[in-house]
Amino acid sequence: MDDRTHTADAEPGERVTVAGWVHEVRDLGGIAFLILRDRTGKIQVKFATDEMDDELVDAGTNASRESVLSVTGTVEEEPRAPTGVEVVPESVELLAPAEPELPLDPSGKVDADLSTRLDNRTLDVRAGESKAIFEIRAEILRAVREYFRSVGCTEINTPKIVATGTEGGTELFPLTYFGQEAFMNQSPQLFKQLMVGSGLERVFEVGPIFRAEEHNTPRHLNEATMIDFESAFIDHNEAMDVCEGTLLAAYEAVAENCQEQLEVLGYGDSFAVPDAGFPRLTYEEAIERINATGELEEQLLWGDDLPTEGEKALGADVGGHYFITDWPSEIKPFYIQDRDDDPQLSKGFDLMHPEMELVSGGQREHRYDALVEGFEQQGLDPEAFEYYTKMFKYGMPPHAGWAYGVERLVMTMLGLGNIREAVLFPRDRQRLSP
RNA sequence: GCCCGGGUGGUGUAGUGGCCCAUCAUACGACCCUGUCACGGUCGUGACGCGGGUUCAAAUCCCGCCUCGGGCGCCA
Repeated sequence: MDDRTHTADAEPGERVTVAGWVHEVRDLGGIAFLILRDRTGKIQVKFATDEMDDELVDAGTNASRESVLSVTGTVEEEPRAPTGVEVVPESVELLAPAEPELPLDPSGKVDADLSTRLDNRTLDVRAGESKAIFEIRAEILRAVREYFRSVGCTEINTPKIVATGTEGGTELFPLTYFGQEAFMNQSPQLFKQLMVGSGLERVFEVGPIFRAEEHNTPRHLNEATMIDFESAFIDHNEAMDVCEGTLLAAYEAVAENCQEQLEVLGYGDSFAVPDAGFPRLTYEEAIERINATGELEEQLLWGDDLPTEGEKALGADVGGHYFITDWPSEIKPFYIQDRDDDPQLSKGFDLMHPEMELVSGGQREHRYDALVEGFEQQGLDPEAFEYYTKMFKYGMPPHAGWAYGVERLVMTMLGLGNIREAVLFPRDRQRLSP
């Protein structure tokens, strides 16, 4: 396989070896076509069945769909071939046969249910929409990393096994760590903050988080991927600028570099990069606008968290990405700083897509006394977080940050109906394997 | 966790008490076909989630369980 050529690279006149999966065999009698597929595309292999060696013809035309073949031959220009070229084979080697009955059809002629696809993810990602989704997901992460580097961030990795219980909110997965109680981490939050106090100042992380909530919706996972950002010497408004920049960078990169994949997903030229300058609504304005839509049976009151229905009503009203700022302090975690002019309000924000929340962030409390007080107010024991709080005694700069759910970003960007489409091997309430 | 709707050949489906030893597409097998590109044609193969019940008769109705999807809750 040393001299393997990718199908997209095959030039007329060359002698090549292409290797890939049997996408389809079309046997017309005296002539037969084998469509071979690799990660770069498809190429046609022609068998003149009466003229070629029987063994060669059999090797090509009797291969079952999705078998792995290596074909050596000459590339010829052929206007009648799908890609304008075809391979006239000299030899065909069966590298790995596929059983004739497949658990799903990778060519996409017959749909398969999501659960069938997830049970057979390898086959599902062989071709078509799923492959396009994960290629785009990779491009998003590439563009996001590049954007972070361009604004001076250092990529970090924080522990996923942690000792302290919840920092608030969610249920955690417990585990035993050499006889000690431990948990799968719900978020890099506290660790990334500790690193803005280091000489790194500006950090980001792309990594998994684990939440043990028994939710059962098309937009929640128990293992998700977060893009976390945290920076010293910025406030929540600047954090929102970076947040918007990251999102735009991701959309632009996909628009520019993933035309083929967008085509497969049915976008063609209709893929739109959002306009810069996302509206920034205060929580109070958000509530008023939701109430004004009349979509909710009961009016929201100040202090309520936004119900799913309210988020959707507001999303439809705004019609694009937007921020919600100035959340009530009491529904934001302890590490979010309160507004100086009104301690009832926090410097926390959310970035919303019309369908759902994408990002949560804010300016952090960097003052030791206020931080410890915040723990107590939320009923948490500051002692348990001493590894965190004590570093606020040694020069913790003002800082702000946020975190994206990667799967939600992919899902909303591509209009996917279920978040599981955006993860290779989703972990949800029911699914632990594969 | 609550509510609603599903589970029928390998895959996706039709079928709401007898007309069903179950429809269609695709797949698979055999044969025919020299330019297909979702190739075409002929013939064939293959299924009612599990357990219990009602009935002369159950894919269809009832109960329990398992399982999938949607809405909500929980969740940032």
